[in-house]
Amino acid sequence: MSTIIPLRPDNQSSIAAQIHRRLREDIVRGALAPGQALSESEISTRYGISRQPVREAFIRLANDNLVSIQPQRGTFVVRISVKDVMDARFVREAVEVAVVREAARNATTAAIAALRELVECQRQVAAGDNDAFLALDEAFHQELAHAAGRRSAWQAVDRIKAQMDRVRYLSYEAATPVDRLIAQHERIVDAIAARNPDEAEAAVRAHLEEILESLPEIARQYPEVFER
Amino acid sequence: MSTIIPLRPDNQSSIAAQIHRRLREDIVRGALAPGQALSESEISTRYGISRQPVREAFIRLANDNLVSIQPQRGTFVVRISVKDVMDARFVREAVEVAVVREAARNATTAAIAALRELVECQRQVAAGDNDAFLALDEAFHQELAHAAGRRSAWQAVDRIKAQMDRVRYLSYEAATPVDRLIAQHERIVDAIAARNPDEAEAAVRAHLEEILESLPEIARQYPEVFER
DNA sequence: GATCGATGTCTTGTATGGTAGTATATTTCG
DNA sequence: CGAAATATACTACCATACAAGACATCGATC
Repeated sequence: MSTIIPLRPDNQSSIAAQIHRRLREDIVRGALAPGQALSESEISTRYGISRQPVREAFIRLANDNLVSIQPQRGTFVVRISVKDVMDARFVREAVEVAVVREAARNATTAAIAALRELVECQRQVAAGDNDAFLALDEAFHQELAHAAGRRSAWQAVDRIKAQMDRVRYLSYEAATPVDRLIAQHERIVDAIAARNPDEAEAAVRAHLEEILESLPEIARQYPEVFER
Repeated sequence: MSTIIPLRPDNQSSIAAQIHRRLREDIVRGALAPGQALSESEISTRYGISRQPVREAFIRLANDNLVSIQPQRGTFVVRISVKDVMDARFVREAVEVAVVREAARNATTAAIAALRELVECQRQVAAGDNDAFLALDEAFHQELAHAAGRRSAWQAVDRIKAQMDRVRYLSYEAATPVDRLIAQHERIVDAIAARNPDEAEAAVRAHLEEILESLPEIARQYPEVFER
């Protein structure tokens, strides 16, 4: 019934890395449902590769708390934990507040221009392409860390951010409207450009607060996707 | 010349998990020197196991940025990057400040008692056993997160904390004296017990600031251990 | 009919062989 | 003698085979 799905020929990165990226995307976007069992052998045959790279991809996914490997039993897409999402937001807020405060002090005019450019791009794709917007959103927050001279600090946030992204992908409707998010991004940039750390902090807190305002509603709407 | 070093019989966790823990410890403590090449086959023969579990351990170590896997070339213990350590401290400070502020508001009396107990233990081992103290230090900071109801938030910090710990293990002499650290711990607990978030924040910032005060000195002292 | 047990079939964990790529030492040629 | 070509000894990567635990199904026994 199912045919072999080929991986794009990519001699640059290993098969394990490619399958890892692929699975991670599928989990975050919800194509692989929480609670679903993943099988090394099933996925390996589906992509026409051996079990080994799949196994290595599982290990990395387990490190990011996206799957749970249960020895001799199976590997499962972890259900979303409301508490974990809120904790992820807590960590992200703490780090990102510190980041924008530094950015407000240290950001170069070039970095600020880059941020404005990203916001402008977000406006142009705002229409319907949610995937493109989320990619730009990711780029925006990464650029914030770059502007603060804390590029590597973003890596720590990026890991836990996946848990928040999963919620976002669950429901476009319940999420904050895109134009509203863009306005919040602009407020952050304005505060940085004005060299006002307090205002930048307030803007970030407001931004991150709103992102998860809809969490309880979504959790009620999709009970089988969440823990317990 | 070298004999086989057996792993402790531990049927609970897999060989891969055991060898991962072991190697991680050895790297953080400096038993495996930065820049040193690690070989799947060499380690596997040394511990009397196959290459497979070693390989999986390498993958997990690479995720924590403790080793660098270079395809078809080798796997190397990454040299310490001053910038990375400072960024790790930056992230840790941001998160831990947020944690103790919440702890000052929410911590139960039981949690506060547990914190005091840990500080007391630290006093008793303070004499000479540095390993024991560092374990208690780890437990203390973890308990802080627990007291704030953000246990899972500590995981994000724990990863990057390894980079800071490597520096600590480099030089006991250059590091802040243990009794001084204990006093700082006590100040944090006191602030939480007094339900004073601002004081708790100040105490944490002072604590983390001092930990890396000696970083430039150590970097000059051990140039081959650091990047570039 | 209920309960206990053997067994078949899943799963992940481990071992091992082969391959391709890289770095280095060696040889060969200009 | 110097430099390019080649042999060699590594490496990580992937595929494959086997082992061992977990679980469901079925059957025998009480």
